[in-house]
Amino acid sequence: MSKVFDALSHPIRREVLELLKGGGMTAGDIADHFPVSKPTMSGHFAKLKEAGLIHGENRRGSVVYTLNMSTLEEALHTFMGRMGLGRAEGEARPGTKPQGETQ
Amino acid sequence: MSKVFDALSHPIRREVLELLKGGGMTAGDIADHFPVSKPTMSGHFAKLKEAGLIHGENRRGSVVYTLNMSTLEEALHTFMGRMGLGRAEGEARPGTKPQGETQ
DNA sequence: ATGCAATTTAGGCATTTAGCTAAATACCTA
DNA sequence: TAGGTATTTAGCTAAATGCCTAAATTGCAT
Repeated sequence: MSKVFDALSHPIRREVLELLKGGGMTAGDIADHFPVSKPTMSGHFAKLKEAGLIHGENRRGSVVYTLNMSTLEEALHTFMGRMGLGRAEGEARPGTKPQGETQ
Repeated sequence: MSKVFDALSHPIRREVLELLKGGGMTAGDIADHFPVSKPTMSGHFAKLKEAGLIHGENRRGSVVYTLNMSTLEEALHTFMGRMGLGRAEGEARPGTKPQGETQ
């Protein structure tokens, strides 16, 4: 969960996720949307991958990144549940840890 | 928004927010829940304050921190809205959900 | 095998982070 | 006024971040 929030703490990385909502894109096409170098973008992709938020696949000399929405949903919903936010009352049962990764 | 996610990226800081769900607590009482020094905790409080997630008030020689839930809600809901996870007010209807629950 | 385009790795630099101990600054109370 | 408790600031180290340019890698097509 820490890695997800850490990945979300940079505006470029959040915008990458938004871009990928519309479907997979190559690293180069994503990078063209931002005013930083491609190596810098590669680092952002690595962080998003490490958090499990995107997934990269080699396709004809390019890498196509796709969004992994379930990781995002799981982290946000788990945390919101703990904070008593968002879902119905029966959701936020304290003591029920949805098994996972280091907090 | 970046500051909010950055604040949420450390487990101690997330737990501090959870603790404060139950009401205001002094810096010392909060610090006693964690295995790090008080100066280190002071740094975490500073980050949470900078993100607008908590607010500190001087009370008889102590500082009482209180949760600012609206900042948290606003950031999370804004981002979830952008990602198409937002769902407006009619969200909490049981039975309409596509299996996202943490059973 | 060569070359080209796309992407990542390497190395460098400035800044920030998370942690510590020790010291300074409140703030109450006697 | 002095003492004690609570909290923050100072000053440090080690590691991570975010950015860059230059070089290495990968994959496809000559």
